[in-house]
Amino acid sequence: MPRMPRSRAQQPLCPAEQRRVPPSDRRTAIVQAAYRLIAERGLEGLRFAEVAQAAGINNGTLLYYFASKDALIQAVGAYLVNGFSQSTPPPRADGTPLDALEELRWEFTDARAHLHDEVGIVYTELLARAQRDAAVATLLRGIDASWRGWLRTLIERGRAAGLIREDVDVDLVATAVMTTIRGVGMQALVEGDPAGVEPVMDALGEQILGWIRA
Amino acid sequence: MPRMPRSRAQQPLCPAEQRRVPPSDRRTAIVQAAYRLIAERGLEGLRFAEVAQAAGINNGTLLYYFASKDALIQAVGAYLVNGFSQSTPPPRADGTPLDALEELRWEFTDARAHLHDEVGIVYTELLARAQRDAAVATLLRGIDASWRGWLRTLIERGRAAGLIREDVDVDLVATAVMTTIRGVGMQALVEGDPAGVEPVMDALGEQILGWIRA
Amino acid sequence: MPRMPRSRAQQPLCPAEQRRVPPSDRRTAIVQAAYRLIAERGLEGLRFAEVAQAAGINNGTLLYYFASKDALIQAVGAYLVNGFSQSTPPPRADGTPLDALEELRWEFTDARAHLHDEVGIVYTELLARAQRDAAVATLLRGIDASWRGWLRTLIERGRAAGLIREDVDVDLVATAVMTTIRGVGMQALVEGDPAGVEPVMDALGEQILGWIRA
Amino acid sequence: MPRMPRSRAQQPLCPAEQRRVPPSDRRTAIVQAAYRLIAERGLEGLRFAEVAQAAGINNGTLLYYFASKDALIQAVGAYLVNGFSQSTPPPRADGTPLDALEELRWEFTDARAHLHDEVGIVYTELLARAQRDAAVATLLRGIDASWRGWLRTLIERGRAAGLIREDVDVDLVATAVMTTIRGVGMQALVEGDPAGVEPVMDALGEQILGWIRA
DNA sequence: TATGAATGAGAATTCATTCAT
DNA sequence: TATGAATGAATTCTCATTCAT
Repeated sequence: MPRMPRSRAQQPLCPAEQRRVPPSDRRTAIVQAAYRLIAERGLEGLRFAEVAQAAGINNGTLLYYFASKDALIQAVGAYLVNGFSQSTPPPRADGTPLDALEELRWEFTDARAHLHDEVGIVYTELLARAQRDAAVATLLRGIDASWRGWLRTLIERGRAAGLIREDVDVDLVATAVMTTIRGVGMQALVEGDPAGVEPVMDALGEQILGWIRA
Repeated sequence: MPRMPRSRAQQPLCPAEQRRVPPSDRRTAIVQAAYRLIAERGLEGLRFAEVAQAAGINNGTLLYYFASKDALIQAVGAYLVNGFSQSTPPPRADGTPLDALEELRWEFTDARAHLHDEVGIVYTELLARAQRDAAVATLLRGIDASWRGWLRTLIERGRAAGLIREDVDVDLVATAVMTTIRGVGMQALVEGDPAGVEPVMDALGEQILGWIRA
Repeated sequence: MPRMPRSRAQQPLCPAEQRRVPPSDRRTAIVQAAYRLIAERGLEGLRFAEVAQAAGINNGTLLYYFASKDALIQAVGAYLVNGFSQSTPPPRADGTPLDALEELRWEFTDARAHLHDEVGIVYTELLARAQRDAAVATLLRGIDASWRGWLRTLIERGRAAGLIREDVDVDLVATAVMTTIRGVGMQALVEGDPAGVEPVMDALGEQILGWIRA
Repeated sequence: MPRMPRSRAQQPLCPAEQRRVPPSDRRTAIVQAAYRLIAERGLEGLRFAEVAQAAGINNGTLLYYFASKDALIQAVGAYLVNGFSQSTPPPRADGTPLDALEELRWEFTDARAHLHDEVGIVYTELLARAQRDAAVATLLRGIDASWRGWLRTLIERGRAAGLIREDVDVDLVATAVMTTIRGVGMQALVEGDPAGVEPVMDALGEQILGWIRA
């Protein structure tokens, strides 16, 4: 389960301020409200009226921004996509940038940190829906593709730098990384205990690093 | 995503036969119909009337067997649990039983075979629901616990036989196996292409075996 | 609100005994169960299945005894009628029978005692239904007529004995007595406190006696 | 059975006008429609769809105004309460106001007039329901309390004016009046003939006046 | 842009009743 | 006489969506 959106303002808007909010932020506020409600009640339990209320707006106004429930859900999907854009790892203590292997390790570290937030839940909801909603499926595949692209870049960089073995199948390894991270996220949801699976994330991360290290 | 229920008779019952159907089979037939419909339309799209129709019975009769939609869903969960009971691996060509490592490898092989059926979808639906339905969560944790128990047995047997290193953390490895298999299953759902991820299942399986081998 | 049925055995029948119960008693048991349930949940909340369960029998068996819900309700009405048959007042201490005025006073005393049981509730339920169910209306008018007949007898006896004024309108007085007793019963239901209205029963009873006394 | 609501516009709204109807009137129209239907079919026979139709609105719109059937019924209860607010007696021919005894007599006269309308039926329905619906019970007790309050005022005024005996128990008499009026109303429902019981109302009213007159 | 009243198709659920045994 | 599985019409309630303002 990959990285998550950094959730910003989560308060329902005070009516007084509403008029000032520029339309794009209003949209964002709605999507965030929907995101939270999906995490709480699931896609099945998502109610248009509740989203409106949580966003501090009116039933009809919500429809003004999102023409249908599906449109709203897809916007939440897109919001999730944005949230998955690479958060850059912090540099080393001495200020020099991380090498490819270190960045790869950071992928796991970062993912481990996100075991504790709601992304996993929302992602699972969307994944379930993607099985029968092509638009959502496309969104999730977009996340998948760009994540894989990023991992390939890393691996190839490491190979060029002689840190990673020449004979590894780049695509296979990239998928293995994603698969592993997702599996741990899923396991956290099953067990209902993110902290419990953190060691598994570490151990499997190291396994993969050991596998590809030159 | 683990092993799946062997689905039996799937035909709607011919009205003529209905009276003869013993109650327990009637229940099973309903649950199977629901299982298929969940795979097809998701939990959200599951309609009581459709389940009834698919089971060849009446709307009210369905309610006679399952007092509510929730009760039906939980029954489907329980049915899934049954389906996950260990399918025993085939013996070696020469008739001698598999050793622990071979059985562990068979776990991955078996899981790979199940990438192509609907369990993953249904499991994901139930996992999503488990986040807010304690009964379903309990069911899934039951699957988890018994699968983990089985894996621990295997690992300990391998250790006793000197096939597996003494210093591995049994629980950690067991969880790693589950996590990996689940991750691959999830990846298959994301990509919508089970065949594409089979090599990942193999590669990660071998990684884990290499990790613990004495 | 007039006199009430002396409720007999109220236990659901133990299955072991069921076979022995003669049909008429079985019917009575069902009616009593229904009576209690009406007092508890009202006619609107009366469920066929619950009556069956309370009577210790099966859904279908109930239908065997009472062909429909309406039939059952009418049976309860008839049971109420029976319950309203005159309970004879106790004789005086010296063994001599009561005179007409004393018996009339006893009507009020007896009614006051019944403020505390469920008759009022059940009667009100049936009265409400009688507005649109001719069969029930007929039953209640039957109660009414026989009660009025009894009161007329009393009054005329009193008149013959010189205890009651010659110029009273027998029918008017009889109706006044019934009306007063019913009004107090209704008031008890409104206030939800039978004890609170007992003095009103006494006071109004004495008023009426004073009115007709020779 | 006390005074009744003066029923206003009873026509289903013509669709053309609908938009113009101010919300509060729309609510009133719905409640009145429900009131009429309760009188006609009873609480048990009250159908949401029929109320909507009678009010000239849509099934869903009804739910928009009243979140549930219970809420609607309680609104009808409240409407009944309003209807019971004192209708002021007409002054004497010479224009001087009535004295307390005359007003008390007017209570009975007024009640007698209302024997012919539907209040009794609706009130009985609500009374039956009040036995298991606390909200309705509270409503009815509210009617009771304010009616009793009004009667006490009358009686005390009469006492102060020397028209009523000093030694009467104000509360007892007030309750006796209510009880008597209710009893006659109930008797009218039992007999299905309001005109038949009018003399009883008169006779009992005079009895009570004679009882308390100074 | 924003509102909120109004809509209506559709859902789960209830429950009296039927019927084969 | 008794059972209980099966029925299906009826009913309440949900909720996305429309629309006049």
